[in-house]
Amino acid sequence: MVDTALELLNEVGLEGLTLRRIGQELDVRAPALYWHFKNKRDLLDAMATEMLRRMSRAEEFEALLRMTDWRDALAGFHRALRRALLSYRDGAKVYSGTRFTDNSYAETMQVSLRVLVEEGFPPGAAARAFYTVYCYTIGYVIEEQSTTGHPEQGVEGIDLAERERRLADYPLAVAAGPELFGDPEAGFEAGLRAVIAGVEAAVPR
Amino acid sequence: MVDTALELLNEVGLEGLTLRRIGQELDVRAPALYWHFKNKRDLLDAMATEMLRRMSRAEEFEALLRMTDWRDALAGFHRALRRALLSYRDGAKVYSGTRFTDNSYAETMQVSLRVLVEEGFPPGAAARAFYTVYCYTIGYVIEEQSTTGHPEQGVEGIDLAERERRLADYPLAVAAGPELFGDPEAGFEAGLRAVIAGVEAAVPR
DNA sequence: CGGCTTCCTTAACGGCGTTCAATTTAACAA
DNA sequence: TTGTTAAATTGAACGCCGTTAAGGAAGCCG
Repeated sequence: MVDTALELLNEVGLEGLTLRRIGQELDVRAPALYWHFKNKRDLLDAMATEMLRRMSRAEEFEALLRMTDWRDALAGFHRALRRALLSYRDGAKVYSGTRFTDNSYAETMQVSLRVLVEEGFPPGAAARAFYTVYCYTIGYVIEEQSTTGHPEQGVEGIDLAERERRLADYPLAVAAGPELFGDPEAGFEAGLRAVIAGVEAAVPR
Repeated sequence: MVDTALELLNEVGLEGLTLRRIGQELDVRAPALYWHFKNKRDLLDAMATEMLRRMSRAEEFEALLRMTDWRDALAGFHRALRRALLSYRDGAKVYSGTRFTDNSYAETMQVSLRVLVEEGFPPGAAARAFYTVYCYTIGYVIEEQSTTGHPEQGVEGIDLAERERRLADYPLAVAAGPELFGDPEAGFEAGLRAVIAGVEAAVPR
């Protein structure tokens, strides 16, 4: 049922994800869903939890556990997180700011922090470093998904040429356009490298 | 009217911010709002635009313009952004992923990027550096606001002691608790320092 | 068989964003 | 003062939303 909801999310987006529509997909009336979930908030939380669970089951993620360099592991984790969020329409919006419905996230957190601690981070510093990259990733993907339009639903992407005309008085803002809206993958990587370099400099010795 | 909506946001939160409720505050029926806004999405976009506009009018922000060190200016900008978002209930959720309704944001962007460029950043690198810190800040405040409960509306904050009991099998996750949920201000500052140090290391020479 | 649990149904409630035609209000010209 | 016009608002309605309540069907246990 969470699976169905996640599948449906990709078709209709967060706005279109109603209990009646989910029920329809399951050949069931909307109130039946209340047997399984306290309310819609609960279902969304379960969806977020499942997103992370799936990410941590992917081979892409398993490979991280065998990495010995904490920088690679940290970068790999957040690449995987971004991929996971991007794989659902409005994925970052659904994921961010929800509360996990069980403790499965703690296992993921534990193995991610372990690499840092094994490489000399004090536990608190490891948590801080991890969380800093985590926030960057969440913020990045939220913005990324909100600038990529969904034309079939009337949401346009960003037109760089039109933007340039409109912001002609602000040349630096214009120059930022291609950098920010050009190649999202490259942009994420550039920021990710910087943030990880930053948390390295901040680790207490 | 945007002012009223922003004020109301603090009373009732994003969930409670309905057109009928806004109309009530303005002594007007809900459909009247459609004379001024195409739809609710439009109003929310205008609210986000206004949040940024207010931030860039504050003296706190004016002071940034006279800073000569780009690190101070960048840090100051994002401290101001966080303060601005925190000053509204669900501020980060309302702000993030919306599209500005006019070009007033470009002025703010322009002056923020100028400091970087004057200190030797190529325009593209300046944009990247700025955006990286920006994403961190957005992500941080979204998480911050979603973990601080609103008890009068039935949303509990995080109980660290209960969390510790629940996650007893994951000691590193437990150890992360106080670091992540303890002092949000200090946590933001620590991450901010790290991210800015990181973008400094990434600037092409 | 009868009772218990599990899962689902139908019906309904109040509230939501939005539309539309009709109407009031305000401003200005003759 | 009146008539004209544009700006702003209204009431009524529509379809859809999340959610509640009461009850029914299917399977299992004594």
